[in-house]
Amino acid sequence: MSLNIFNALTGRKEPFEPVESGKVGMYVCGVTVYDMCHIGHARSLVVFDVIYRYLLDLGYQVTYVRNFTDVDDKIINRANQLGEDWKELAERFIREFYVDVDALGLLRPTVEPRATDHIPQIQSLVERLIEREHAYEADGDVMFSVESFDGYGRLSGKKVDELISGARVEVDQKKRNPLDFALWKAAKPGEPSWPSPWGPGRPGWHIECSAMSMDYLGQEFDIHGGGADLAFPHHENEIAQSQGATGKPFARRWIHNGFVNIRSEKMSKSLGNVLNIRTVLQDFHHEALRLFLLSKHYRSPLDYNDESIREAAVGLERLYSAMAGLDKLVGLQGRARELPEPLTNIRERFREAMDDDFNTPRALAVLFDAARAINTIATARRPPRDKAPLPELLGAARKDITDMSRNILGILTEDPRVFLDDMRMKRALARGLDAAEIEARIVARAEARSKKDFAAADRIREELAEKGVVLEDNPEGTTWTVKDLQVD
RNA sequence: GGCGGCUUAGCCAAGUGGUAAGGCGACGGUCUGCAAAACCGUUAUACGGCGGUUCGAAUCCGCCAGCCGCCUCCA
Repeated sequence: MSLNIFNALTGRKEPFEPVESGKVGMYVCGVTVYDMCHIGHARSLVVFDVIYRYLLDLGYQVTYVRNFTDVDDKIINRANQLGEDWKELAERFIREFYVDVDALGLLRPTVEPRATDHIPQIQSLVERLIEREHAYEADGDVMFSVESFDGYGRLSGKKVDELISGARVEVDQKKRNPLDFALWKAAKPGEPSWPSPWGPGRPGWHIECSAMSMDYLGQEFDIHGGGADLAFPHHENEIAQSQGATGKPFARRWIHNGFVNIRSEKMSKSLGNVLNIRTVLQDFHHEALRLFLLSKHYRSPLDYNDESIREAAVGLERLYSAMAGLDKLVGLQGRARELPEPLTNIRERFREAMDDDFNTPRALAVLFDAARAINTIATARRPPRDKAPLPELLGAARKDITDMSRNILGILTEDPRVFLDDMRMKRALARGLDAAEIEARIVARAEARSKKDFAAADRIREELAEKGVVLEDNPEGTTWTVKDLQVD
């Protein structure tokens, strides 16, 4: 099987064939830098990060472009509100963006262009559109004429006349048609501006993406992505501008990720339920967040609530703990010549899932199946020790699992032992517990147990349990874990 | 009003014609001094409802109901 991608332009899954064999050009609409990134941004960022990683895994030479919108109404308004220079504000939120993005473990795109660095490209695109009579000048603004472009509405499945009748946009006298949109906006006093043939002004929102994508990827490229809300009007307008200017098809396929809801409600400033990435990461490991975001297919809406993120955190720990178990098994020098089925063909099954429009829930199931198989061996090993598979077989399975999860999903990137220890220490710290003290109590309990004084031993265990410490007796001794405050 | 999408077990979630992945939880068992963890088993004769197509449908078609998104800035 090979990669199939759902194309919003056709509404179908289609076999993926790049414009240029072996190479992929992908443009994803980034953020407008006027505020902190929230969990909705996180979904888009992680989804396209995984798509990027998977394309790389398939061996494509990928040029991944993700822009910053660093001049726009929202930035200017926010800057005015705060009495901050708009440029400084944008720079500040770009820095904050990188804090979040790095915390999420995202790969850096090939290029991260900024709108303000592409004013000449934007202007020449606007000029071209005027020449081709797709755009007109009005009082220092330049508007795109929607009626001049035949295919308008194809991506979003809308018809121009239907849009007009249902239009809620305020009537702008400068527009010939209410659906026309600004390519270039004349500067009001005090606003950032660049000189242009139409007077000082700044780019409209949509044009920057056309200019930058074509600048780095050419007039026709493979994938254009973004959040579901961008399909209309943003992406629709991009298509109109780009095709209008070049006469070429522009992006061949469009990928839109679904929204994140918060406790079944749309996340919005007015509801006051906007959840920032760093807020979530205070309580949960970034891989737990990634796992959560990837636990549902990227096109469907995803509901964030205490239970759903908790489940992801528990699931991540299950995977890590199985991996720790696997490492122990490798050291066992087993002799069985066969692996259980879930530990075979991991790459094939994982890729088969990903090939089906990046079906990450299915890919995760491959990992969970493997985890169970590992635990089964680990549990069954005790008396018949030669039931454990040969170390080289286990080692190969280990590599398959980590290659897939680490390189493609960006989870299980840490050494399992280190991960589990860190997790335990973080939780102990959160509960104000001291490891040495706990271990002293464990020693005391061991003494009581050796004297068969189980009442005393159980008293110690209960006393620790009240503090959130869970003991596990096993043949090698007693280990302890701490219950997560979030999970508890 | 227009366009699009969704409805699978207690919960989350895969599954687009051949008889329901995976996770969380619950219950029973194994292990254990007892636990914990892990494992094993059980937990949807059934996929919103009603019809239709088909040898056969959660999967295709129609109607109905409920939910949601977009049509305005938004990931």
